[in-house]
Amino acid sequence: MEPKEQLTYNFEEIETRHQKNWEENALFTTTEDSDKPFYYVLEMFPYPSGRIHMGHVRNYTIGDVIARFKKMNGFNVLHPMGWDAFGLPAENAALKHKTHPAKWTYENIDYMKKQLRRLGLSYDWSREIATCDPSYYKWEQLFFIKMLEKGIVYRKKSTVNWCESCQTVLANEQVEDGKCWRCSEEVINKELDGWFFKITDYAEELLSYCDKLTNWPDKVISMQKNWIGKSAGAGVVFNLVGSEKKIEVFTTRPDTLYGVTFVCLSVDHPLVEILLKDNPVKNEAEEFIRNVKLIPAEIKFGETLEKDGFFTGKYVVHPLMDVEIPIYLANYVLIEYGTGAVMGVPAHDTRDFQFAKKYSLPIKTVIIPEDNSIDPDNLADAYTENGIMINSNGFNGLSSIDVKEKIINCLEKAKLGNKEITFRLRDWGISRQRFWGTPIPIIHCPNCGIVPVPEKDLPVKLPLNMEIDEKGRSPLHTSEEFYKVSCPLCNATGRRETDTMDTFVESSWYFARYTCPQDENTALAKESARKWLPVNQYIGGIEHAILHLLYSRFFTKVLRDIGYLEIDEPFEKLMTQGMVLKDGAKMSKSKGNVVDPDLMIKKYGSDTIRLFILFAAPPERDLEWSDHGIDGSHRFIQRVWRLVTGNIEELSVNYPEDLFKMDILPGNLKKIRRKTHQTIIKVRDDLEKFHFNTAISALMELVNELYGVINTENNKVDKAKWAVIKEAVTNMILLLSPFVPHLSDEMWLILGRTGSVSNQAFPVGDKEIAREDEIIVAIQVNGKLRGEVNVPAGADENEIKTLALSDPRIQKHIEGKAIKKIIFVPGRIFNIVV
RNA sequence: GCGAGAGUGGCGGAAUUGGUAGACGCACUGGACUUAGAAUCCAGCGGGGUGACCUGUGCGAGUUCAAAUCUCGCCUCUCGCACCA
Repeated sequence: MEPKEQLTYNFEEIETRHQKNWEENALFTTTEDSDKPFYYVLEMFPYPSGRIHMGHVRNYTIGDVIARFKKMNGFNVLHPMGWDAFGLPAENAALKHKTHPAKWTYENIDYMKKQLRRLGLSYDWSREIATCDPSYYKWEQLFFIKMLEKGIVYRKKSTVNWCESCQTVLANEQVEDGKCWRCSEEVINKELDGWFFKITDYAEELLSYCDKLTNWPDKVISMQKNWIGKSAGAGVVFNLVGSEKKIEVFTTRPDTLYGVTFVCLSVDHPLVEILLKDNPVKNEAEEFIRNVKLIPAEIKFGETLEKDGFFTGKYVVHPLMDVEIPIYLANYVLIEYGTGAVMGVPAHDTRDFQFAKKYSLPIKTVIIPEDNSIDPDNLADAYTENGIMINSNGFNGLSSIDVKEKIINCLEKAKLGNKEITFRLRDWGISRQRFWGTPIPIIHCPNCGIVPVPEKDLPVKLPLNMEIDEKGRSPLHTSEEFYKVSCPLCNATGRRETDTMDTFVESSWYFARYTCPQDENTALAKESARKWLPVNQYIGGIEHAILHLLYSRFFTKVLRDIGYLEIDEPFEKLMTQGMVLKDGAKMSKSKGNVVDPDLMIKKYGSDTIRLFILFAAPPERDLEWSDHGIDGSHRFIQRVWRLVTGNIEELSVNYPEDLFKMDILPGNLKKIRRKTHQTIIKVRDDLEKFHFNTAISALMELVNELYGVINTENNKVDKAKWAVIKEAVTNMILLLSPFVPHLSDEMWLILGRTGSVSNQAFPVGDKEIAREDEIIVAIQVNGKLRGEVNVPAGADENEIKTLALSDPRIQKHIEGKAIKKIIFVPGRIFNIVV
């Protein structure tokens, strides 16, 4: 390009000026009185941890592109932002800095909000919410009470991590190698009363609706389905020898019933105490139980737990055979799942096989594969497939699949079992012995028992005048000022519930509150909810694929059933974005590979970061941060900037349309127009599919072609040429605007237009202009590329055949061989098989 | 361990879903411009071979005229696992 006096690209000045302009004109403030179709796009709100990290930048940039794209397509777009403000880190920080969690949290919110604004994200800030605000959690407390009335909330015991020396409950995160993270004392399990949400009541619906979530990624759906874990099988009763008592087990493999050689109980099973009464092995058994109970939750449910067992000396009777079967205690049987007891079939279950080998228990094969490929008397490993029954009384020779039903029938006749469906999903324990969370609105009265706080007394506010103690314990448990209250029913002195709710509760309904964030009369205004919900597009990290999304789905159904919402599912479409990595690993302080968005904004500006993060990888994949890569994005932006500012004179002229009609243009300009419209079509299409990286590379190609024509055609007064370039540049600015909104708005002004590009319509390409009139068809011989021919777009097989057979390269490869077959894929491949 | 993904040049990635592998960008190399550097512009760039060609999408088989894409069997990495959010 010719050297010419140009405006410098001062991104800091340009970006802050346009941000100010958008805000002053309330460009992204959304109201409900609009004739346009409604569209709700939401990104998962952040925890106010202190500063924005690159994962946030990525998440919010993706959402912003969609919000801006939809707005330009004529939608009334709701695009809100808020703060998931309760949680453990605030308590830790408060402890460290001797301050109140609220102070720390709100300071973080202030700072992070500035950072988000500086990124030029098109949020409607008038709808901002923070979940730690009483005006938010008040409604959550009300939901809790309504759920209690409905029987969706109940109380039961559960096991927590407990540190004896700190006298406090620990989160899994606070347990390091089975030890307390503060004092390194061994962590033990402790039983505690707590509140539970009956998510299992919704298991069937949560599962069946998975199939209606057709715009969710398959991987998330299958993770959710597996998490809910429906399995059909049988409940089987084993009567205790010499006792009225019985052990009930659940099995998905009733067909293996004749292969049972032992039964295992969880150490928490209620029968254990009875079995051990006056038992000679009582002491050893109790030692075993103590050891199992010491296994911290993180190891018990995960990692490689070494299978361990203990023989009780007691037996049960097989329900369909006259055989006595030994009862073991086992560390791998969980009281939380099924009945807390399992039947051991070593021949057909891998875990049972290991267990039987370890304790020299018999291994009885009852199913063999049809091809007889295993030796039933000497198994090398458990055979877990279906097959043909053996050693099973009247069922021998039948298929194991058919036998399931038949054995259940036998059990039903004998009144020793029945068909059963179980779920892996457990009820959601929401009690936390923490300070910085939503107080549970309950009063424990010595006379009346459990009494909900009356609605008029809500919210139960979290006191701002107390501090977390040096062991990290919640002051609510010890503060009379907080817990000493009189019972609303009988006026007796009661004790306020001092536990708070799991922070997942707040994030399970925030998306709905954005539709009426300031409403003081109700949690959710019906009319607003009806207009906006469900969220049309939800975007967030894949790490939330199960818990947050499942809880939100559950909560939506609960809110429907207690009369607040009219929808069944919260999120119509879901996009899960990958992580931002540096040097192949997740960014973390401990690894020292953190890239600070603030520094990047200072060095390159927001548009460059946005562009790079969208260009460097498709959104659902992990993104490798590259300091060189971001230079490339910055270079592209400047290249675009020079393209406009360096040719401002020519681009400011208004060219009449008949100057650049396709049929009068020379080939090179025709090519530019064609490319322009192909790019419009491609970018629009890619945006619909979230293929931001390829949309951007298409725009790069267009810019490269424009430079090509400007550099090679030196005739500065060629009006047709500049008319074509102006069409391309104008569309380019519009197409770029969702990605780099500040740059686009600035170039729009430079070209003499007014207002923000975000108020313009997104371009629609002309298919006629975009159509290629000549195409290249690859010629293959036996599937190998041997040449190519240039043909008019509509060329038929015969034309291509003539050209192909006359090509000397092709002739060389088919010479002296008979043509067996010709495969022709129009517009692509012409394959000669010889 | 269980569940779910991913694997393509030196690097990030593309490939119309079975049809010319490597678009676009980074890095690198050469050239132009410049007193010099920066910036910019132009060209080259999977590996082997002077060449025609051969070879190549984690590994090993298979289906097909044709496989990065489909099937089977492995390997490696990442995420989630219920009190981190």
